[in-house]
Amino acid sequence: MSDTFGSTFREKRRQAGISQRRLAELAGVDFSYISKIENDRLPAPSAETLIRLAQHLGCPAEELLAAAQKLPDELGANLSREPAAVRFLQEASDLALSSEEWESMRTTLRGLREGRSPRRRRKP
Amino acid sequence: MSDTFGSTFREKRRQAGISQRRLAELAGVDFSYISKIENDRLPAPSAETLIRLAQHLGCPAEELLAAAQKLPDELGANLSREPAAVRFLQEASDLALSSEEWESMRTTLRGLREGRSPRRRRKP
DNA sequence: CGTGGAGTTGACAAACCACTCAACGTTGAG
DNA sequence: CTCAACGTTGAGTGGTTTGTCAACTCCACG
Repeated sequence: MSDTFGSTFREKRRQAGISQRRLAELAGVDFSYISKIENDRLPAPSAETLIRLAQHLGCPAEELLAAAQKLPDELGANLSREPAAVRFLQEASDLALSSEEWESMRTTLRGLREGRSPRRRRKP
Repeated sequence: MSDTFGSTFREKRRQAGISQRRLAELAGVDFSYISKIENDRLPAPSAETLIRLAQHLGCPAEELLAAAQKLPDELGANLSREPAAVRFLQEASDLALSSEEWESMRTTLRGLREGRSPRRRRKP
Protein backbone atom coordinates (compact mmCIF):
# COMPACT_ATOMS: atom_id res chain seq x y z
CA MET A 1 0.00 0.00 0.00
CA SER A 2 2.92 2.37 0.41
CA ASP A 3 5.37 2.38 -2.47
CA THR A 4 8.31 4.68 -2.22
CA PHE A 5 8.65 7.60 -4.57
CA GLY A 6 11.49 5.84 -6.30
CA SER A 7 9.55 2.74 -7.19
CA THR A 8 6.53 4.60 -8.54
CA PHE A 9 8.86 6.79 -10.54
CA ARG A 10 10.64 3.80 -11.97
CA GLU A 11 7.31 2.29 -12.88
CA LYS A 12 6.30 5.41 -14.79
CA ARG A 13 9.58 5.53 -16.64
CA ARG A 14 9.29 1.88 -17.64
CA GLN A 15 5.78 2.49 -18.91
CA ALA A 16 7.14 5.30 -21.02
CA GLY A 17 9.71 2.88 -22.41
CA ILE A 18 12.67 5.17 -21.95
CA SER A 19 16.08 4.67 -20.40
CA GLN A 20 17.43 6.60 -17.43
CA ARG A 21 20.08 8.18 -19.60
CA ARG A 22 17.69 9.28 -22.29
CA LEU A 23 15.20 10.70 -19.82
CA ALA A 24 17.97 12.52 -18.00
CA GLU A 25 19.18 14.06 -21.21
CA LEU A 26 15.70 15.20 -22.19
CA ALA A 27 14.92 16.67 -18.81
CA GLY A 28 18.35 18.24 -18.37
CA VAL A 29 19.64 16.38 -15.34
CA ASP A 30 22.45 13.90 -14.81
CA PHE A 31 21.56 10.27 -15.51
CA SER A 32 23.04 9.11 -12.23
CA TYR A 33 20.57 11.35 -10.49
CA ILE A 34 17.69 9.40 -11.99
CA SER A 35 19.20 6.15 -10.81
CA LYS A 36 19.58 7.34 -7.25
CA ILE A 37 16.07 8.66 -7.18
CA GLU A 38 14.64 5.38 -8.40
CA ASN A 39 16.53 3.58 -5.66
CA ASP A 40 15.54 6.11 -3.02
CA ARG A 41 19.16 7.03 -2.35
CA LEU A 42 18.21 10.67 -2.73
CA PRO A 43 15.01 12.54 -1.86
CA ALA A 44 12.62 13.36 -4.68
CA PRO A 45 13.61 16.22 -7.01
CA SER A 46 12.21 19.71 -6.74
CA ALA A 47 8.67 20.32 -7.93
CA GLU A 48 9.98 22.12 -10.99
CA THR A 49 12.25 19.25 -12.00
CA LEU A 50 9.43 16.79 -11.40
CA ILE A 51 7.30 18.70 -13.84
CA ARG A 52 10.02 18.62 -16.48
CA LEU A 53 10.43 14.89 -15.94
CA ALA A 54 6.69 14.28 -16.16
CA GLN A 55 6.58 16.08 -19.48
CA HIS A 56 9.06 13.70 -21.05
CA LEU A 57 7.40 10.70 -19.46
CA GLY A 58 4.09 11.66 -21.02
CA CYS A 59 2.60 11.47 -17.58
CA PRO A 60 0.44 14.06 -15.79
CA ALA A 61 2.65 16.11 -13.53
CA GLU A 62 0.24 15.91 -10.60
CA GLU A 63 0.88 12.19 -10.28
CA LEU A 64 4.57 12.73 -9.74
CA LEU A 65 3.97 15.68 -7.47
CA ALA A 66 1.57 13.64 -5.38
CA ALA A 67 4.01 10.75 -5.09
CA ALA A 68 6.70 13.19 -4.00
CA GLN A 69 4.38 15.19 -1.75
CA LYS A 70 5.40 18.47 -3.27
CA LEU A 71 3.53 21.50 -4.56
CA PRO A 72 4.91 23.81 -7.25
CA ASP A 73 6.52 26.75 -5.48
CA GLU A 74 4.47 29.35 -7.26
CA LEU A 75 1.26 27.56 -6.37
CA GLY A 76 2.07 27.53 -2.68
CA ALA A 77 3.00 31.19 -2.73
CA ASN A 78 -0.20 32.16 -4.54
CA LEU A 79 -2.46 30.20 -2.24
CA SER A 80 -0.90 31.46 0.95
CA ARG A 81 -1.56 35.05 -0.06
CA GLU A 82 -5.15 34.95 1.19
CA PRO A 83 -5.57 34.09 4.87
CA ALA A 84 -9.02 32.77 4.03
CA ALA A 85 -7.43 30.40 1.56
CA VAL A 86 -5.06 29.10 4.20
CA ARG A 87 -7.99 28.44 6.52
CA PHE A 88 -9.81 26.62 3.75
CA LEU A 89 -6.77 24.51 3.00
CA GLN A 90 -6.30 23.60 6.62
CA GLU A 91 -9.85 22.35 6.93
CA ALA A 92 -9.64 20.51 3.66
CA SER A 93 -6.43 18.86 4.75
CA ASP A 94 -8.01 17.77 8.02
CA LEU A 95 -10.94 16.22 6.18
CA ALA A 96 -8.64 14.26 3.87
CA LEU A 97 -10.96 14.50 0.91
CA SER A 98 -11.22 11.71 -1.62
CA SER A 99 -10.43 12.45 -5.25
CA GLU A 100 -14.16 12.41 -6.03
CA GLU A 101 -14.73 15.04 -3.39
CA TRP A 102 -11.95 17.16 -4.79
CA GLU A 103 -13.47 16.88 -8.21
CA SER A 104 -16.76 18.06 -6.84
CA MET A 105 -15.04 21.03 -5.22
CA ARG A 106 -13.53 21.81 -8.58
CA THR A 107 -16.98 21.93 -10.12
CA THR A 108 -18.17 24.25 -7.38
CA LEU A 109 -15.17 26.43 -8.04
CA ARG A 110 -16.16 26.88 -11.64
CA GLY A 111 -19.73 27.66 -10.69
CA LEU A 112 -18.43 30.51 -8.60
CA ARG A 113 -17.37 32.46 -11.65
CA GLU A 114 -20.17 31.91 -14.05
CA GLY A 115 -20.28 35.02 -16.15
CA ARG A 116 -17.57 37.03 -14.48
CA SER A 117 -14.18 37.75 -15.94
CA PRO A 118 -11.37 35.66 -14.53
CA ARG A 119 -8.83 37.67 -12.63
CA ARG A 120 -5.23 37.33 -13.51
CA ARG A 121 -3.12 35.39 -11.08
CA ARG A 122 -0.09 36.99 -9.49
CA LYS A 123 0.60 40.63 -10.04
CA PRO A 124 -1.45 42.35 -12.70
CA MET B 1 -0.81 49.00 -0.92
CA SER B 2 2.14 46.66 -0.61
CA ASP B 3 3.78 46.63 2.79
CA THR B 4 6.78 44.45 3.21
CA PHE B 5 6.63 41.44 5.47
CA GLY B 6 8.86 43.21 7.95
CA SER B 7 6.60 46.19 8.42
CA THR B 8 3.44 44.17 8.88
CA PHE B 9 5.26 41.95 11.33
CA ARG B 10 6.46 44.95 13.29
CA GLU B 11 2.94 46.28 13.36
CA LYS B 12 1.63 43.03 14.83
CA ARG B 13 4.33 42.96 17.46
CA ARG B 14 3.60 46.54 18.47
CA GLN B 15 -0.06 45.74 18.78
CA ALA B 16 0.85 42.87 21.06
CA GLY B 17 2.85 45.34 23.14
CA ILE B 18 5.92 43.19 23.39
CA SER B 19 9.60 43.91 22.82
CA GLN B 20 11.76 42.18 20.24
CA ARG B 21 13.83 40.59 22.97
CA ARG B 22 10.89 39.24 24.88
CA LEU B 23 9.20 37.86 21.79
CA ALA B 24 12.43 36.25 20.68
CA GLU B 25 12.84 34.60 24.04
CA LEU B 26 9.28 33.27 24.03
CA ALA B 27 9.48 31.94 20.51
CA GLY B 28 12.96 30.55 20.91
CA VAL B 29 14.92 32.60 18.39
CA ASP B 30 17.65 35.19 18.69
CA PHE B 31 16.43 38.74 19.31
CA SER B 32 18.63 40.12 16.57
CA TYR B 33 16.79 37.87 14.16
CA ILE B 34 13.54 39.64 14.94
CA SER B 35 15.14 42.97 14.29
CA LYS B 36 16.48 41.96 10.91
CA ILE B 37 13.16 40.54 9.89
CA GLU B 38 11.32 43.71 10.81
CA ASN B 39 13.77 45.70 8.71
CA ASP B 40 13.64 43.25 5.83
CA ARG B 41 17.34 42.52 6.11
CA LEU B 42 16.51 38.81 6.11
CA PRO B 43 13.75 36.87 4.37
CA ALA B 44 10.73 35.86 6.41
CA PRO B 45 11.21 32.93 8.82
CA SER B 46 10.11 29.40 8.06
CA ALA B 47 6.41 28.61 8.27
CA GLU B 48 6.97 26.71 11.49
CA THR B 49 8.79 29.61 13.15
CA LEU B 50 6.10 31.99 11.93
CA ILE B 51 3.49 29.89 13.66
CA ARG B 52 5.44 29.94 16.94
CA LEU B 53 5.80 33.70 16.64
CA ALA B 54 2.11 34.18 15.90
CA GLN B 55 1.23 32.20 19.01
CA HIS B 56 3.10 34.56 21.26
CA LEU B 57 1.77 37.57 19.42
CA GLY B 58 -1.80 36.42 20.02
CA CYS B 59 -2.35 36.77 16.31
CA PRO B 60 -3.85 34.21 13.90
CA ALA B 61 -1.05 32.35 12.22
CA GLU B 62 -2.62 32.61 8.79
CA GLU B 63 -2.08 36.34 8.75
CA LEU B 64 1.65 35.97 9.17
CA LEU B 65 1.78 33.09 6.75
CA ALA B 66 -0.07 35.11 4.15
CA ALA B 67 2.22 38.08 4.61
CA ALA B 68 5.22 35.80 4.18
CA GLN B 69 3.66 33.80 1.36
CA LYS B 70 4.38 30.50 3.01
CA LEU B 71 2.36 27.39 3.69
CA PRO B 72 3.07 25.06 6.62
CA ASP B 73 5.15 22.18 5.30
CA GLU B 74 2.77 19.55 6.54
CA LEU B 75 -0.16 21.26 4.87
CA GLY B 76 1.53 21.32 1.51
CA ALA B 77 2.52 17.68 1.84
CA ASN B 78 -1.02 16.63 2.75
CA LEU B 79 -2.62 18.54 -0.07
CA SER B 80 -0.25 17.32 -2.72
CA ARG B 81 -1.05 13.72 -1.86
CA GLU B 82 -4.19 13.74 -4.02
CA PRO B 83 -3.61 14.58 -7.69
CA ALA B 84 -7.19 15.82 -7.84
CA ALA B 85 -6.39 18.24 -5.06
CA VAL B 86 -3.43 19.61 -7.00
CA ARG B 87 -5.65 20.18 -10.01
CA PHE B 88 -8.18 21.97 -7.85
CA LEU B 89 -5.51 24.15 -6.32
CA GLN B 90 -4.09 25.06 -9.68
CA GLU B 91 -7.45 26.25 -10.94
CA ALA B 92 -8.16 28.10 -7.74
CA SER B 93 -4.82 29.80 -7.93
CA ASP B 94 -5.46 30.88 -11.49
CA LEU B 95 -8.79 32.38 -10.51
CA ALA B 96 -7.23 34.37 -7.66
CA LEU B 97 -10.28 34.09 -5.44
CA SER B 98 -11.27 36.85 -3.08
CA SER B 99 -11.49 36.12 0.62
CA GLU B 100 -15.28 36.06 0.37
CA GLU B 101 -15.07 33.46 -2.33
CA TRP B 102 -12.71 31.38 -0.24
CA GLU B 103 -15.12 31.59 2.66
CA SER B 104 -17.89 30.37 0.45
CA MET B 105 -15.74 27.45 -0.66
CA ARG B 106 -15.17 26.68 2.99
CA THR B 107 -18.92 26.48 3.55
CA THR B 108 -19.26 24.15 0.60
CA LEU B 109 -16.50 22.02 2.04
CA ARG B 110 -18.41 21.57 5.24
CA GLY B 111 -21.60 20.69 3.39
CA LEU B 112 -19.69 17.90 1.74
CA ARG B 113 -19.46 15.96 4.96
CA GLU B 114 -22.84 16.45 6.49
CA GLY B 115 -23.34 13.33 8.58
CA ARG B 116 -20.18 11.48 7.77
CA SER B 117 -17.33 10.96 10.17
CA PRO B 118 -14.32 13.13 9.51
CA ARG B 119 -11.27 11.13 8.51
CA ARG B 120 -8.12 11.65 10.41
CA ARG B 121 -5.39 13.46 8.56
CA ARG B 122 -1.96 11.88 8.25
CA LYS B 123 -1.33 8.41 9.56
CA PRO B 124 -4.09 6.89 11.66
C1' DC C 1 26.97 60.59 34.86
C1' DG C 2 25.93 55.62 34.24
C1' DT C 3 22.90 51.92 34.07
C1' DG C 4 19.44 49.22 31.79
C1' DG C 5 16.30 48.21 28.28
C1' DA C 6 15.41 48.65 23.42
C1' DG C 7 16.85 48.15 18.67
C1' DT C 8 20.44 47.58 14.88
C1' DT C 9 24.32 45.67 12.41
C1' DG C 10 28.18 42.72 10.32
C1' DA C 11 30.26 38.45 10.25
C1' DC C 12 29.65 33.97 10.30
C1' DA C 13 27.93 29.07 9.87
C1' DA C 14 25.56 24.57 10.17
C1' DA C 15 22.26 22.11 7.72
C1' DC C 16 20.05 21.18 3.95
C1' DC C 17 18.86 20.99 -1.02
C1' DA C 18 19.39 19.64 -5.63
C1' DC C 19 22.22 18.10 -7.95
C1' DT C 20 27.03 16.69 -10.88
C1' DC C 21 31.24 14.00 -11.93
C1' DA C 22 34.02 10.12 -12.45
C1' DA C 23 34.27 5.50 -12.01
C1' DC C 24 32.59 0.95 -11.85
C1' DG C 25 29.43 -3.30 -12.75
C1' DT C 26 26.08 -5.87 -15.77
C1' DT C 27 23.86 -7.54 -19.72
C1' DG C 28 23.01 -8.68 -24.46
C1' DA C 29 24.14 -8.31 -29.63
C1' DG C 30 27.32 -9.17 -33.25
C1' DC D 1 35.50 -11.51 -27.15
C1' DT D 2 34.16 -6.83 -27.20
C1' DC D 3 31.57 -3.23 -27.47
C1' DA D 4 27.83 -0.46 -26.32
C1' DA D 5 24.00 0.70 -23.79
C1' DC D 6 22.18 0.51 -19.35
C1' DG D 7 22.28 1.01 -14.49
C1' DT D 8 24.66 1.84 -9.81
C1' DT D 9 27.69 4.06 -6.55
C1' DG D 10 30.82 7.30 -3.64
C1' DA D 11 32.41 11.57 -3.32
C1' DG D 12 31.91 16.24 -3.80
C1' DT D 13 29.81 21.02 -4.87
C1' DG D 14 27.45 25.42 -5.21
C1' DG D 15 23.70 27.73 -3.51
C1' DT D 16 19.99 28.77 -0.25
C1' DT D 17 17.75 28.59 4.28
C1' DT D 18 17.60 29.76 8.69
C1' DG D 19 19.30 31.35 11.70
C1' DT D 20 23.45 32.74 15.86
C1' DC D 21 26.96 35.68 18.22
C1' DA D 22 29.22 39.62 19.58
C1' DA D 23 29.41 44.17 19.15
C1' DC D 24 27.68 48.11 18.75
C1' DT D 25 24.05 52.72 19.13
C1' DC D 26 20.22 55.28 21.07
C1' DC D 27 17.32 56.82 24.63
C1' DA D 28 15.10 57.50 29.22
C1' DC D 29 15.49 57.54 34.02
C1' DG D 30 17.70 58.29 38.60
